[in-house]
Amino acid sequence: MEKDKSDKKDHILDVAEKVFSDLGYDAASTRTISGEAGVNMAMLNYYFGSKEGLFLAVFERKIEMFRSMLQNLGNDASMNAWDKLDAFIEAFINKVVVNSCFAKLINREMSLNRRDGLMDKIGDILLTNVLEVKKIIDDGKASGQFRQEADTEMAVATIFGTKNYITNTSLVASKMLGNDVNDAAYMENELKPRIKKYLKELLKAYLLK
Amino acid sequence: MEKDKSDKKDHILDVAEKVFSDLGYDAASTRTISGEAGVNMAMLNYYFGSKEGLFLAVFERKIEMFRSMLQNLGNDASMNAWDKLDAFIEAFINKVVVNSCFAKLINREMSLNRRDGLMDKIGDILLTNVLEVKKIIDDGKASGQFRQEADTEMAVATIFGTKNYITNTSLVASKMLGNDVNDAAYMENELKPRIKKYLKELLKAYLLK
DNA sequence: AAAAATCAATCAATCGATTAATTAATAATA
DNA sequence: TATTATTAATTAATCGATTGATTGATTTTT
Repeated sequence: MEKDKSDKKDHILDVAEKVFSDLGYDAASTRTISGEAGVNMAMLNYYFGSKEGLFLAVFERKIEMFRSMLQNLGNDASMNAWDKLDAFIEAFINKVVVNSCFAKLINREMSLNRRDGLMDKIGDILLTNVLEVKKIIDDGKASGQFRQEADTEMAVATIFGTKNYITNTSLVASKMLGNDVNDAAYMENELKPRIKKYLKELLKAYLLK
Repeated sequence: MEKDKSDKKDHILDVAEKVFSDLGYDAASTRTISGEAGVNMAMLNYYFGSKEGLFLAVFERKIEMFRSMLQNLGNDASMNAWDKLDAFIEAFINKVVVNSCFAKLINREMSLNRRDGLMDKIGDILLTNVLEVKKIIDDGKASGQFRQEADTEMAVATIFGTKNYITNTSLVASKMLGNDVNDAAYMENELKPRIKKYLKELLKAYLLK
């Protein structure tokens, strides 16, 4: 039945996404993935051809979710530059931190120097978000709200980099913060508001005149 | 002869560092490392006990210089908090950006959720560096030079995270900056001074009263 | 001669992938 | 509708290759 087949493939992709994210591509064995998914190992090859095919399928299923993160804040004329940046930080931390598992996977594979077509595709999608923030800051400088001397690209790197550091180096970050950043309740109730508040204060101090 | 033995071990560590950085921990086989180093495979276990021991030896050799620099900063009573932070940023960007290849490897492995003893050990070493910076900022708040409301841990995450973002997501960062961050000349002559200048201005605006 | 270093050979374990046999689901036919 | 033919899905078993590690013999150094 087509419905059940799709459900099963989706379930495999769910499990594969988690195992790949936790262990990395090489350490994530097909036996582990099939075992946790409760299916026979041969089903992975039956559905996806190979381990690499499974990996690509996980990626491509997620691409749409990344695309949906775009805000179109840049075209909103009713907000000034700082309000747009404030809104982006709010949405960015809200959306991306909950799926930090997959975000880690993306960042890890992106840090490898294998120039697949897939990596280029993902790079372009990530770049779209980056350029949107860059545009907001550049517009703020053009309108006179932000300091002319402010370094736009570096500020963008700080927004994405600070979040990545907390979610990607969870072992170190957890010890530094005295709490487990992988703990959902702590992340939701304490860390997320704290990151937002900090990033806004930081950029306000640096960007605003 | 002790001298030759040290040279040979150092040579193995040199090769291992390169192979680990290029392929990642899992994909870097002991046969590849020993082959490129021109030594028998058994020598790796003879010298370093295991593959994990070899990786740890590579890491500890790499971080030794970095650690001593930080400890010296913390115990220097002749500098105030901001001067220490300034000196740290200077040294941090200078030393770590040139070897971004290995830094990428560490970051990649740290982002995995596999809790072997290896990652715990590396996490502890990295934490030592993180806590040194944290101490500098906390001391600055205690002495009244920095704002009491400043978020110490987030500021630490920004320092490490901003640099990591530029070096680790080189594909996206290069497109955003309009230059190849892997190009040594651009990195040395333009990007490194720019990152230093930016981080100092950013933290000055956020931390200082 | 004693100790340390190095080697080829091999170990058991695990990897991704494939096979052949079996079951379940669908289509065709009478 | 009942039975059969066909296809799809699933399984256990196993393939060859590769992994990290170890052995015992051999060479080199002390």
